[in-house]
Amino acid sequence: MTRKATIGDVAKRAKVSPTAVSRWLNGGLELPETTGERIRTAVRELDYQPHAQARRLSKGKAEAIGIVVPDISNAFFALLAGEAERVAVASGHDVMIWSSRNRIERELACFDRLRAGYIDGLLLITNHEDDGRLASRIRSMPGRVVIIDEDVVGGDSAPRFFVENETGGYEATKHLLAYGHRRIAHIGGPKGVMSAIERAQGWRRAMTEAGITPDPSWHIRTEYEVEPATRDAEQLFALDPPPTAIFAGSDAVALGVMTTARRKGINIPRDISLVGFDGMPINDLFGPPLTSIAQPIDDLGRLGAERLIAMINGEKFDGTPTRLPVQLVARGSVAAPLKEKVSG
Amino acid sequence: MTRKATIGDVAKRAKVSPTAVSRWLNGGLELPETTGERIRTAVRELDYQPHAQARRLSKGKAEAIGIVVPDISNAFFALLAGEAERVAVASGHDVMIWSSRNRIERELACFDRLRAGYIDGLLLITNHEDDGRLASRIRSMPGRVVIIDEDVVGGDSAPRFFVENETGGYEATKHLLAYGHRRIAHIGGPKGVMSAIERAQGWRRAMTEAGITPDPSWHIRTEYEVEPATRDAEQLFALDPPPTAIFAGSDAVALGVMTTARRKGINIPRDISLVGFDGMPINDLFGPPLTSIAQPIDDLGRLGAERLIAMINGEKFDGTPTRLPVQLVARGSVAAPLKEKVSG
DNA sequence: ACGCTTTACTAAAGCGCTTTACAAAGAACT
DNA sequence: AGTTCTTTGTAAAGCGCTTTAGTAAAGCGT
Repeated sequence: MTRKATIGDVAKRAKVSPTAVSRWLNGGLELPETTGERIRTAVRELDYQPHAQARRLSKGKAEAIGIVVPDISNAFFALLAGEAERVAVASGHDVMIWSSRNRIERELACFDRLRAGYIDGLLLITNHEDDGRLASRIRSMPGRVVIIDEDVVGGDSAPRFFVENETGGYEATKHLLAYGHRRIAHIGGPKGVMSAIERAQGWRRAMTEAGITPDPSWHIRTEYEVEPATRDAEQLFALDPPPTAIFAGSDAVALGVMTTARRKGINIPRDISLVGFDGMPINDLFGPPLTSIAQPIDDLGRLGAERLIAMINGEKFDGTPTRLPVQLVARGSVAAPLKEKVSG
Repeated sequence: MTRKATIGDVAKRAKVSPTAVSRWLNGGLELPETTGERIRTAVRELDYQPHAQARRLSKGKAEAIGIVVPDISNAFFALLAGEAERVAVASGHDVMIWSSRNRIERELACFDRLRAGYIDGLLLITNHEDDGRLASRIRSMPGRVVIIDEDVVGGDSAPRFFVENETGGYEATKHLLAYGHRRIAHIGGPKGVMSAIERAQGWRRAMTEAGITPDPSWHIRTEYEVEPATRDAEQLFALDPPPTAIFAGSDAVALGVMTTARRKGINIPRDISLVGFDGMPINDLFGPPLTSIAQPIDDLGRLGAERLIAMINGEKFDGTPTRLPVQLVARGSVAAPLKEKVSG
């Protein structure tokens, strides 16, 4: 196994000093064409590639950022991370994507990597309740963290980008009310998670305005994931009387509802109407296509990454959160409720 | 901005040498409890975290691997990468995930990072035709690259894990034939891509065995993506007579077909039957649920990552490819063809 | 012929860690 | 009492690069 060529090897071959090679390669030194050509040839012949760790150690910069998502195999996060990655790569940064699987230890490990200089900045997407450790890490790394899609209590030293969750919940519920639904349940995100709280508030406000007091059993808090939502849907279907419509706190939750409905032979939207939240492009292909509150996913990813990189480059920002608008995308999962059998 | 604590600061505070700190932290030195306690305290008080680049430079190892996928926002690759990541993280490696967007330059850039020592190994997923550059890089980095889900011509110095593509294509087509279809089209992957070639061979073999000579217009080569497939489906629907069934080379392609069908009011499976390839869990939720050839996605990701890490740790392997079995998962997108109107 | 500027570089330090080689002090053995 | 072994460390080199400070030589004006 031949040793990899170092800058010294190149220098020797080009008959100059390593300094010259380094400075010339990095554009900090003008050299006459003959010398430049010698270096160029040496680099090519030795197939020289600067050693990444050495370069980064020396420069004191990692030229990389990290993106933490709850689960990269969730399409929503994959889309978000994909857009952020595109922006970061375009500005010359390497990107590490980590799945936290909602374990706070895994998230904290990413902060360790930030402190270790392994990355210059962190784009954080988290959707579980923080016990305070996350907030404290965020405060301890000013100018290095951007939070997107969610808020973290006490994380207000970092820029945050998220959407009009309350409005989204309100619009989703209004949409269902407009079709004549009254018993509208909500399967939302976990306790202590800002987006979940706000979306539920929107739902509650729309219900109240319509003169309906939601039964406590109509509000279920769950993970924003498919699997747990299938069980929550079962629980709702078992109610007597069951709800005629469900506002799901995420498209993944809506998928869980659809799975259970299909399994039980419950037809959407004939037997029950469904509205999701996220607005994934793929919603169009489900049976039926899923009506949903669309988040500007690309904008979230792009703005977050841009802000992070600007901060890494020394720009200062305060922690004012940016709220992006949401939009109802009506597809095929909502219909008028079945006429109730008039009892007795 | 206070400077970050270095190993020297810890050493000073604990009244020992940096050597002692380093060796004690890394388990290479037994120390009496009193000294150990002093170091432990110093580390805690200074919130010390070893500098990643320095450590890696010094050790000559990156303790990280890279995963290259065509597009991380494609659910199939996200699943594959997610599983591989899980394995790599469990063995103490950092993971970088890159989207190549099928640009060979982006893939080559990942090889540069490998040569630069930024990562110790590369898990490569590529699904476009190689012009030879990929194969040459693979050869130049023996024991550092594992290829999964696909084959690369000339990449036979690296371990490869992929599936029984020919059998998959054959089974998919047999399934459609069994329902009585005769005009079965195939929208497959791009020219020069091994999996596409093999899946098409399976399709052709099943057709031939059934005594059918596929019309050239029934075979379309495309990207394994949704968007281009929508146009290919249009092309097939415009044929006279149109095919009564389509074998799609990937689930993404099948999604493209479904999109176009929905747009044109063509009902699946009544008007046309459809079989995909990949077996994504989400297929169950489409309208109709998509029949597909399931790949063992988790196994591909896991085996690939395990093999790569074993090689990084010095184990030797030859380039014998490993073929994993596929399985037809029948859902709801296949039915018997409509009775043909008898002309005249 | 002398100083001054420009060109074309180089020497050496330093980034923060690990590792190899070695040493002082005390314990145990002869 | 002298020797050896064990314990408890340390000094210094080195990983491969960048950067700061500086210099030798050539060109130029007078």
